[in-house]
Amino acid sequence: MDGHRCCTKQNVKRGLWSPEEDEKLFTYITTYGHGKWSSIPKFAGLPRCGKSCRLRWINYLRPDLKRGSFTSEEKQTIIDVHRIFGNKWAQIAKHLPGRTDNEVKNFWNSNIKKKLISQGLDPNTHNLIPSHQRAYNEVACKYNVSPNNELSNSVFTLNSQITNAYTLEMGTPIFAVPDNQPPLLQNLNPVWNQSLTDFTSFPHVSSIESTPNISSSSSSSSLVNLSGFGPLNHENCVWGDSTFAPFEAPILEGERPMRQEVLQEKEKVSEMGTNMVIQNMDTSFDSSSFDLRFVESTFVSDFMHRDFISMDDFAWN
DNA sequence: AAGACAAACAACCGCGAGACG
DNA sequence: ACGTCTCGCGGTTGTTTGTCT
Repeated sequence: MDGHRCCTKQNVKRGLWSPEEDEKLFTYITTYGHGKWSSIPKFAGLPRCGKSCRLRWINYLRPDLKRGSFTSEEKQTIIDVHRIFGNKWAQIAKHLPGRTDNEVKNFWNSNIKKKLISQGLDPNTHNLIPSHQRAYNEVACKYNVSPNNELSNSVFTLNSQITNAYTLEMGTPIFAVPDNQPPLLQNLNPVWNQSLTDFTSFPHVSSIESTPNISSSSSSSSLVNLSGFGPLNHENCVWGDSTFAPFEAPILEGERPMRQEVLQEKEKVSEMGTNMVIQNMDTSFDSSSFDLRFVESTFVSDFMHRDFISMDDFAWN
């Protein structure tokens, strides 16, 4: 590899940069531009390899860099974009003017990642990690969140139940969290509240049989985790029937402008290929039992988007 | 004050993609 | 078509700084 060839030269210095080296590099690049990085050490009189010069410039010397700690808005942006792109630090950094991919990556690893983990969220998938899912499900079970105890393995079942119940009640919350709810459930309230709000936008519930895009293997026995709550099963206090709703989100009158933004973001993701989205999904469930088109078109919906945001808000706050 | 430990930051390494001859 | 060069990216490691005991 090239970068290593130049770095293996005897006279190439490594390690931290001195102020003198910084000044040389800064002066040269601001005067002549960087051109070919490999030729910069020679012309700037630096005992470094071009690769090292490039890195130093990009990560430290660039005049447009913003120094200092990340703002809460930047933190939220990182989380939101990371949810879409995963560990694509360069992509994430593009959404943060003045920040480098290296900076974002370091901040993620030293700060955000730990925070998500401490909140019980998988930093890769932004979903609840299994041990916390179990804890959550036990709490939900204890407080009788379910209207019935029929077997269900899909979180969409949960959604459809909520949707039906919500429709029937015409706006009345489908369940009231008791005043003496434990901290865990209290913490989750924002998520549920957001989700419940979203469900009202999708009153139509269809069964799995009417969904040709779903592969045959994605039956009721498939474990689906899309809301961040993870797979629900009998053992973990499950409820509902075996149907779920692949929402065909209707465009409602007077809908929030955000939908347009989400669609644009969705298009962006599609343009980059569905791979990244699928890749993220893969970590939370077995993609082999899914129609990938369905995954893209349905899972990355407005409803899901906002649901995920809520989950991250929960994690962050 | 000094050592241990953790967190934050800086830099390096290996790889892949694209440009070019 | 192929090989080489260059650049950019993500993962990892090393170093510095801060905090605690």
